[in-house]
Amino acid sequence: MAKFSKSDNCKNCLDCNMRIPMLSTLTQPELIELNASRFEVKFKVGETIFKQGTSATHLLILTTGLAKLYVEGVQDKQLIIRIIKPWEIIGQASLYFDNRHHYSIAALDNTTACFIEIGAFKKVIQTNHLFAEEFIKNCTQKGIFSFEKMVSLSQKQMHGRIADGLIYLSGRVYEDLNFNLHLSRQDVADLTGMSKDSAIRILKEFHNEGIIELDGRKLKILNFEQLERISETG
Amino acid sequence: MAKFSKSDNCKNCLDCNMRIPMLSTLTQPELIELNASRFEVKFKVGETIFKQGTSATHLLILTTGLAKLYVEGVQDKQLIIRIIKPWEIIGQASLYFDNRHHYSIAALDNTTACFIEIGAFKKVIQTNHLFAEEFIKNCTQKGIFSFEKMVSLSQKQMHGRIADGLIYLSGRVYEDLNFNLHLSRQDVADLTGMSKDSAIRILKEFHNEGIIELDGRKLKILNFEQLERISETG
DNA sequence: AATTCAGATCGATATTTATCAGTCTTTTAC
DNA sequence: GTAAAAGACTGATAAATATCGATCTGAATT
Repeated sequence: MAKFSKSDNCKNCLDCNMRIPMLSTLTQPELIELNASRFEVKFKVGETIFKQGTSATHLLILTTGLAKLYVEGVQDKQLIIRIIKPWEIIGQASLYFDNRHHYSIAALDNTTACFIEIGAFKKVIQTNHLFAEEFIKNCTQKGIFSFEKMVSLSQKQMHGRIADGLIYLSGRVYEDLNFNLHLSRQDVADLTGMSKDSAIRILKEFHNEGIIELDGRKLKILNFEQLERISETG
Repeated sequence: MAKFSKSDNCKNCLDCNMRIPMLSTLTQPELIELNASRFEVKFKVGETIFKQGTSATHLLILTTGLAKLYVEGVQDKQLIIRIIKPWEIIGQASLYFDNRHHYSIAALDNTTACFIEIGAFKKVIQTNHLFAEEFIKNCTQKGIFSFEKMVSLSQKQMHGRIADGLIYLSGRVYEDLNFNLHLSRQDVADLTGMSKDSAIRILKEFHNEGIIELDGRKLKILNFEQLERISETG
């Protein structure tokens, strides 16, 4: 199975070095130290990788699969902040704060996750300023992404929000106009801040208008420009 | 005038040291270097301190007054992310990204702002890891705040959002249950993601129900617990 | 004191969105 | 191979929210 062998490739942090931009600033000894604290766990579709409110002891890097990062809102509703792909470093939010997870991560696929002990990570931040700067860059980019998301969620109507969601999935997650969605309809709703029924309705509308082609979870964006127009006009 | 003399106190960064937790990690030479690049500008109520989209060359610290930090959304609507008080460091978002401002800041009061050159700031991040860590802490806390805000904006109804806004203003901005609001009704709407008319309506309801006392911009929270209840139930 | 103007306010109405109650599919379980 | 369960879908209705038009207020100006 392809995914398994891919995971096999990542036996230690010295390999990851090549794949994760942030780690490329690290020296050999630093990588060895990070590696000493790491371990890998496999998760099946739907399993919770970590849960909001529990104590944060490790950072997380997916090596295979996809996951959703979400916060638990009012009345058991989930708000999906973003989709996690392999080689992103996850869990920074709690690093210097209260050592609690402020969001949950759940596998959308069979995934392999590599855990790195927080202390080891902090140590490298202290000793390697290039790494610290990369880390800061990463945080600030997420901040800007948050602003865009807030505008989308609070100022756009459902069509605009679904358009934003589709643009995000195709541009940032799958990097293709044609992909096999890992999200359920409920997940799409949780990503765009609306009810499941509404999400289904808008997706169907887009399908009927020829903007997308949607069959189950097979999704093809036929008219990206129009999606962008819909996103802009709200 | 009290505000003027307060500003007078901040003739250089060696004083600020005492007031801004993040700067307390800096050594004397580092403070002197930061100070060399700094300058101060006064703004009147309503003036834009910096504008989304322009190039970011300086960080900003208010020494007197209040300001709103907002992003420009669809159809000229503003989304107020937070209210800026003296001694917070503002503008990190652009530090390591594209050197553009991703939000605007406008004075809600007559304010004095101190500008620090970005290069000088980056240099201290590189040389002082305690400072870098404080900086990261600051960024991650803002990230967590963003999550809460997204949940409020996307999952709560108007009553819950207004409650959140009032809790925020009283707890984080004015640190009092009784204060003189600097925000217009439109600003309150922009903070809570609704139309001005709706914001007015809910505020009036809260007033009629004895949860708050509102007369023009004089605002007193009479029943904080109930606001919290309303916030939780959405 | 009269005029102007911006903000605040409010009721009526229109629009957007959620909810509900079914039906229909597809997958899973035995 | 059939039953059960989960997810997807749909139309009708209800609830939440925005919009519009009009009035009202108080401060600033003449």
